[in-house]
Amino acid sequence: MSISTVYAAIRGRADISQATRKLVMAKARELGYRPDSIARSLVNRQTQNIGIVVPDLARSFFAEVVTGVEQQTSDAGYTLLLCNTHENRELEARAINSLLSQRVAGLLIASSHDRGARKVWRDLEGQGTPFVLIDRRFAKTHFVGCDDRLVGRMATDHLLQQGYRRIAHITGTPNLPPTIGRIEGYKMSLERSRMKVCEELIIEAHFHEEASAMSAMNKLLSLEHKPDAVFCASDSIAIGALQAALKSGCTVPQEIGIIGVGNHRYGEYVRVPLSTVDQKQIDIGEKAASLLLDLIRERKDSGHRFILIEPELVVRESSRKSNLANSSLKSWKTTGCGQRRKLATNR
Amino acid sequence: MSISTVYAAIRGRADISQATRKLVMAKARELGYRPDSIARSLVNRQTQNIGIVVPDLARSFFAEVVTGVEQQTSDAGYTLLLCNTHENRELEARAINSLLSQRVAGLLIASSHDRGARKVWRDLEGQGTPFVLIDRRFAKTHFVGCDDRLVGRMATDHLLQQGYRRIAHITGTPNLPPTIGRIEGYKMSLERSRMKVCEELIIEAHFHEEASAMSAMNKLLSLEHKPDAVFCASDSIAIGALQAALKSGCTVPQEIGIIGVGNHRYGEYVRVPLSTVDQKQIDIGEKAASLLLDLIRERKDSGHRFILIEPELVVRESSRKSNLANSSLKSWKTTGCGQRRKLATNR
DNA sequence: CTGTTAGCGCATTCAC
DNA sequence: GTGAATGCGCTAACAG
Repeated sequence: MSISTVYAAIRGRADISQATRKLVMAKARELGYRPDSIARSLVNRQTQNIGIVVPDLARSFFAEVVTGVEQQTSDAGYTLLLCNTHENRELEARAINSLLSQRVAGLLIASSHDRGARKVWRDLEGQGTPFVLIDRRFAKTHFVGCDDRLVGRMATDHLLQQGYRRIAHITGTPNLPPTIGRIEGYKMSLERSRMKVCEELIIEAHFHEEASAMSAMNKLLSLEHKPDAVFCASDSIAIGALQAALKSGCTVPQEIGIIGVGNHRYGEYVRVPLSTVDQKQIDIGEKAASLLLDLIRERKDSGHRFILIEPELVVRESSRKSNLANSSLKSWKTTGCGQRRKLATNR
Repeated sequence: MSISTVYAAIRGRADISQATRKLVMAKARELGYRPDSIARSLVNRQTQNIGIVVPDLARSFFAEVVTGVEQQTSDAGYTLLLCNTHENRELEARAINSLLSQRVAGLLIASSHDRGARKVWRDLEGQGTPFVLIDRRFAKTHFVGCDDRLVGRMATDHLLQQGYRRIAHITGTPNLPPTIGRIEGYKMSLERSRMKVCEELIIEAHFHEEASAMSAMNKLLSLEHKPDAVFCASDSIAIGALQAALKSGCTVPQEIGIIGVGNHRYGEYVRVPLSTVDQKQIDIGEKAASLLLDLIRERKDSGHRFILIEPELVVRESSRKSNLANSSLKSWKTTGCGQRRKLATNR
């Protein structure tokens, strides 16, 4: 029997007789044969791998995004090649390069570049490997992520509706698109309510550093004219801020209202159950993966697709100043965390 | 100029003149040439990829292990191929198979098999690809993980030293090695103190399901002879137990002491700051990765290596019954969480 | 130092 | 239905 007959049988091609196929399969099993996907990829000029590049897998946000991605891609027969960039642009570039030279079928990237970056994505597009940016939005690329301006507006609107009147903002890591978007949303919300934006109430911190949030909060509390609420750009920041507020003797939510972003799994268990805006990270992962799979299959260039996931307000203790909370909330959907439940039951 | 000269220049072989090399490099850059690692792998019969198989990346424990692994492997020029098994043995087997047929240089596996499993690992060994099991320990394999019996002993000893006298245990997911090890440690500790082990005080839950822990705790609280402390097999479980205890009106740590395992990043921020046993997940990842890299390089078969990471007791409010806490703790090291700091400063 | 040759395991094409 | 031939991009071994 010739070599090509064997391969044909194994790949299940139609023009092979049942008899030969059975024979081949039996022999293959007996010999412990395993098709070599490397060799196959060399011929096909493409692997069944998808590269995913994130700043820090230890952050639950990205861990959950990756979980969502993995679910979709593994169902479609792809495996994930994972790179951690530690929020470092140079490592990011190296990772992308390495993934390209491994001939991944596509790329998912949560980039650490400043919002302005353009050339990187233009160049990458020239490489011909489809890619989708996630979480951190840039112009003229495929993108899946949360609508950060909306996040900022929802959080700030909520605090206003609760009756807070001097609302501060502790931002995320400077210059990142989500940070900028949330600041914009925060300002928009205030302006719509005809409140003035006060720059001294906007303080920088880092997304995943509770300590940075604590010192930001301490600065706010030492202000002559203290805020009565704080919109924090992440749950980590909110937890840091909460900690600092309590330590300095403030009551939450009475003297200071706090709301975060990300709906961290343990947000409801912290000292004061944390209000938050859920970004639906699992959804982000799933949608990003299926968009990428479409791009891989269809190779259509029908313009850049921008998929914005609707965030969802989750109100708990930390921002519940008024008891009117429930009635005044109708403008935003406020349900549980359906995404996690979905993930759990999916398998 | 011949093809092989070009390759030699690009790979930086010594026997190429500077002139040619420069020429080649210039041309390569101009043409946007990128070496094809697929083709290289086909010749070398091995990729620069390492497969990592985990039950659930959304659990911070595994996310942190993977982070530790990634750090080591990417420094050594390897990329991670990540598979999520959802604690499902069949998916695990498929993942391992797929990784082998991709010719990974090595495998890191946190297996969902019951403790008894043997054949799987014998068979895998026959494949010739080096692999290291992580977190979940099995006989006759390379292994890196926490010493779970020690974890159980440390937690239980600590509760005893605090003066708790009727100590319950909410276990992890049944039949998994860490679950079994921690139960054993718990029993050992009680026996050494000449307390009797009471089976009605041992209740099953799942590592990552707060809800399962809540109902376990409720069962314990409805016992005629209630426990005065609970050793929980994970921080998620501890948080669920804590929640249930508080809801039923118990005070923690006065009426019920609680300790978990895993030193979750937010454990210190929950309603009652959570005592825990740190498993050093980042260390586990790093050590496992470097052991695997050794195996890949040396291919020595000098017996199975068993690396047990020393857990570390972290005492916070939830188990601090006596004020003698600090003095009576000398038997176990109790410091901060150095591993996370290390990770942060590594880059 | 540089060029030639053979072959890694598979898929495709075209004979038979 | 089946078999033989060719090449994917690279490396290794050797010849010049």
